Amino acid sequence: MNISEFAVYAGVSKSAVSRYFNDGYLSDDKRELIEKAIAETGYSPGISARTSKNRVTKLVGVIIPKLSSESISRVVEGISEALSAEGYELLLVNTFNDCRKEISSLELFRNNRVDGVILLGTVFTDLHLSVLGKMHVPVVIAGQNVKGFNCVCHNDEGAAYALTKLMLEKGRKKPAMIGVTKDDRSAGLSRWNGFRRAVDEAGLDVPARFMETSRFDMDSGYEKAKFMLSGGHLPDCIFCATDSIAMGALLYCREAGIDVPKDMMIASVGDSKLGRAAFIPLTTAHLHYKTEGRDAAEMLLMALKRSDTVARTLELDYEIIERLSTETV
Amino acid sequence: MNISEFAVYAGVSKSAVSRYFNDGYLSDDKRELIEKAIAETGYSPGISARTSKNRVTKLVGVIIPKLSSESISRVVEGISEALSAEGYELLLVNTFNDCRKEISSLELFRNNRVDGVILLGTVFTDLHLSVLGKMHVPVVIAGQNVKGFNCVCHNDEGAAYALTKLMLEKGRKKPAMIGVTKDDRSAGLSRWNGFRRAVDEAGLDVPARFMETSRFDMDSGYEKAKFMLSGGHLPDCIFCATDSIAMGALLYCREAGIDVPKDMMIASVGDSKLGRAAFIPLTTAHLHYKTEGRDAAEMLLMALKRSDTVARTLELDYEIIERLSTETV
DNA sequence: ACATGATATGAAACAGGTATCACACAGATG
DNA sequence: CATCTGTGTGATACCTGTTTCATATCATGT
Repeated sequence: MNISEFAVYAGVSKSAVSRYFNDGYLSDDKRELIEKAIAETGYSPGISARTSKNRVTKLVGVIIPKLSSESISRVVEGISEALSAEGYELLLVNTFNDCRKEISSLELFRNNRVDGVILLGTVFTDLHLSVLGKMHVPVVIAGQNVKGFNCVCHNDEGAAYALTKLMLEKGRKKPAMIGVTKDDRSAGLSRWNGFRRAVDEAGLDVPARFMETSRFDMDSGYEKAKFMLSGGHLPDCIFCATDSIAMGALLYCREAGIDVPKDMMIASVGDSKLGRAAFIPLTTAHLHYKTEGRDAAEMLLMALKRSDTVARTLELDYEIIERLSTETV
Repeated sequence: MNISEFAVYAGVSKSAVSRYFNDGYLSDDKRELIEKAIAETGYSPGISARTSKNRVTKLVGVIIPKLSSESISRVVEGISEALSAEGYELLLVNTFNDCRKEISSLELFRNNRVDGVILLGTVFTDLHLSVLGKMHVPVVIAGQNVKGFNCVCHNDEGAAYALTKLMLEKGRKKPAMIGVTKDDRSAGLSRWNGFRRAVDEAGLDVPARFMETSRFDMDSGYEKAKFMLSGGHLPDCIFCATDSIAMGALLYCREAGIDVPKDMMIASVGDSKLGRAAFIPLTTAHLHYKTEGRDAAEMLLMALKRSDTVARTLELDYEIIERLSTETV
């Protein structure tokens, strides 16, 4: 049933029906007629046609690298919360860590389809920046700090610094790190930098074999730890870029009979359920993922309301949570 | 830039441009002209206008109770995979466990906006059934078996039965269960039934205080375990409806100095990362969540292609994974 | 009584696409 | 040669709402 048929059914004009749904001048008797007809037929206007005229979809595109990640789920949960409060829905695109899909989704969103985009990116190439620059709808980047664009990000460098320093202040002298690719500016580069700063300030030296680059999963963390810890000369503490990696390292230590925290302290960023429930609970930096999502959504909604196009960067602070994995025994 | 402006720019007719994007007859030189113009301008047709004529949105509405759940993430991951292979996008609605939002989302989807709906429901009231019956687009229910509708679900009863039986066959005589509300037919009712069947077959009796109803989170599982295990008379094994609940129970046992598995076996459904990496790895039933999502999406896509409206039910089998938490020492 | 402004109304234009239509033109067929 | 068939083409109608426009009504202030 379309608006014309419905208007005939209700005994009013097309215009009156449209005004009913769009808050125009409308007399009470017409309003009643329409309400009665809606109750009987269940009519509601199709969104697609409405959009073609007024260009508002009430849809926000959200691009994520994967869904099966605790941190990403929490970010999306936050986004969802803030958006639904304003009557927006969420068009989710999962790129499965495929950069090309990221680009093609942005291009899909560039024209119509959504009112705005939130991008949970990991790697930012020149192609990304070029496509982002050509967007016709507002974009907010979550989890990464990319100059010139709206961003909501964490103090990754600070968190890594604080965790490393925490272990060094407990007397550890041989720090190691298992990080992720530096192409990821936040989880990769920034956390390396934080680790490096703490180590440098303490005047310590880190041999190359005490710095491994892992993937994001637990299994990869396990492998890298195994590689690092199977030589003769061992570190006495490891900073891991993510909780999953730390869990892998922890599992290897259990297998290899290395006592955590006595012989090997472990700390990592993320505060996942996993790290909390582990057999040796992990010291971690809690990043406010849900808040990140909520703030990113709010920043986007503001950008939709405002007319200025000033790029804003919002940095969220972390919280250090000390647990058994760095306790002095 | 709209299709008319673009057509002028490219030096072809509006019709030619439309045909280019919709596989109509088109000569190679016109095709070239259009491709050249696209490369220069980045034009792509707006979806909203297209939709108003041919009523295809290439969008599937996905309604979920929450996002911060490993199992749900995996289901959505599967949905996302299958849909994107067919060029569909995913419109995600998070209901935050609010039934009314579930209903209102269904109503939102009833008319236009999406081509089909996948509902990850928990509780099904009469109102649900009534609204579902009035949908004008195909619907698939994932994770629950609701008669008369397309469903993809698990053998919850069987999984619960198998896990309970496994513990009883190892000589346990005092089984307990921490379940969830029976309003949830799958995770609730069916798993209670499976537990009950195994217990009945073994000719055992379960006192009322050995049956607790928990929420879905770890903290609630912890509380219920504490309540159940703080009396004098203890069970010797607990079947938990979900891994999170089991983790809570496990954490309480550690605190209370109860030896798992020697004095207390624990088993649960879900096969989460948490249960795998726990200090006492959990025996669990692996449910194929990702497959569930993929199959639900495929069932929906079939329903979109087919013209029949026969309701189909697809049940996925489980796999028992034995770990330390039920080992005989 | 009359200008004023807020409220109310249906016809028609508009949005940005797609589908239909009438027609042109080539090569194949009888 | 006439006819058919597949291909290619632009004009135009159409889809389903929203918005504008011209106009009507009514209570107020002066």
